[in-house]
Amino acid sequence: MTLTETNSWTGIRAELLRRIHDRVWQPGAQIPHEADLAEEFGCARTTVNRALRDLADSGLVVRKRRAGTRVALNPPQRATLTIPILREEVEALGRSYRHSLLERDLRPLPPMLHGAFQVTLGSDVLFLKTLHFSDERPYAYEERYINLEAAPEARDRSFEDVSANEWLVHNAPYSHGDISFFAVNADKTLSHKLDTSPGTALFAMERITWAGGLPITHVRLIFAPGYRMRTEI
Amino acid sequence: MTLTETNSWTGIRAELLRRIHDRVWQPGAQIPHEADLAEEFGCARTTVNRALRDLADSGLVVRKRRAGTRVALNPPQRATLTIPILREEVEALGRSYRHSLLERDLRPLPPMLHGAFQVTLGSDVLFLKTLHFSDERPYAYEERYINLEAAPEARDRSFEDVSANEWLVHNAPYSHGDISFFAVNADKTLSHKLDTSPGTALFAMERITWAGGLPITHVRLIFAPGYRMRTEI
DNA sequence: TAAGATAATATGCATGCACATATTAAGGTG
DNA sequence: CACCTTAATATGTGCATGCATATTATCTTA
Repeated sequence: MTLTETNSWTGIRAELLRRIHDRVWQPGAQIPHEADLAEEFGCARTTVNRALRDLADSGLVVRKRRAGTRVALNPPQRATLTIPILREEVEALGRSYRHSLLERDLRPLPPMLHGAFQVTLGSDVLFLKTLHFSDERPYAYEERYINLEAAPEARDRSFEDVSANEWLVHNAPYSHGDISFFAVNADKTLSHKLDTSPGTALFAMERITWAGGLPITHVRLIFAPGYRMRTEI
Repeated sequence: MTLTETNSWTGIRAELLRRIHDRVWQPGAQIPHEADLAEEFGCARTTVNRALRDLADSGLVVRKRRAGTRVALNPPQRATLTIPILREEVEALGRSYRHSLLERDLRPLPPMLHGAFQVTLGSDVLFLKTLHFSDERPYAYEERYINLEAAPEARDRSFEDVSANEWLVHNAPYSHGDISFFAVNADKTLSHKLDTSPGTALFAMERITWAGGLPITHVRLIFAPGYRMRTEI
């Protein structure tokens, strides 16, 4: 019956996937127990478990301890997107990368960030404006706040040679973060920086990262016109 | 030394994570072999393997067979984003959902999609325009092409009661797809549909899904102003 | 010395077993 | 009948072991 004779967990996963796609097991329906599947495929329960765990990770089945495994009713469309360092993103396209530091100073955290990005009251944060280039054409504009309590060495860095983007990835690893994506209209200064006309719709990303409970950095990236963030599912 | 005495794989993962974050193991450095770690933690190699595999999945370490495991040099910022059915996204916000089918007809595939979305030459595809509402305010505008060879039952569906979005998720499961996100300026008709002014920057998403080699649907979603797509890392 | 065969090694995976844990079903009691 | 206790059960996890596989190091050999 089964053509994929492989007893590997990937082979079993493939067969389970096929049954889900071909509606052998309807959405919402319960599928056989690990033990039964193990017997059917002639393998150990561990191996079936691995396959089912993987399907559960990707959201295709839902597992509950005593209740068993069932095909997900609304397979959530889950996409993993990789957000590389800008330099690598540009160079991966075969273009040359360069960045230019437009501004760098210490200042109090702006009130609009007080909620999401809580630093010690009264302490200054490092503020940076950077323009990233791809083949000498503007690629993205960045505004960043760095919490000096989380990354004190940043105070002595100029960020002219290595971008803050890259330096932080290597020197202030984060434990978790929030990212959001949205669209903005270019205002006059922004359109000038990104070499476009005012009003142009631009793709933007905002990100806050923490190390434990300590906020590290808040960054807003606005990409030049035509930018697309892609991924596969 | 170690405070997390747990021998669970998650406990071990936590300790490994701590060592990476605290720079006990520098980026690029090789970390001890599974066998050594197993001995140190007093557990089976399988358990260490599980922890390391998980770290490798999230991109924090790089593993190669004979070469060993090393801390990733450029921990790629990987984010998993969940793209729910629009109705569920709206209802999760405590709002009421409604959609309105603006247009529905059979037509040849437009030339600009011939490359990415290859259907049998000369055959028609189902084209739909839908407006999605949240609490009676426009939420997103959708343009969709459905390949009737992949989902023949779609020909007989009106998509007035259940949106194509939802119907396809339940009736034409896909195996893989491409997604991209970008920003567009509202034109006159779009701004009218989304109750905004022309030129407004809008967040947009384009998605193609396949079942095996057969394309199922191509959809372009344009969200009302202010939309943010969020995720955590 | 350079190229190719061979051995060594770290991770990858499968197995059989045991026990933990969450959840549901069944049973008992007032 | 409602409520609580207890048992049953499917998944979750850990362990010891063995073999598979990719990759690197080493040893031949021309």
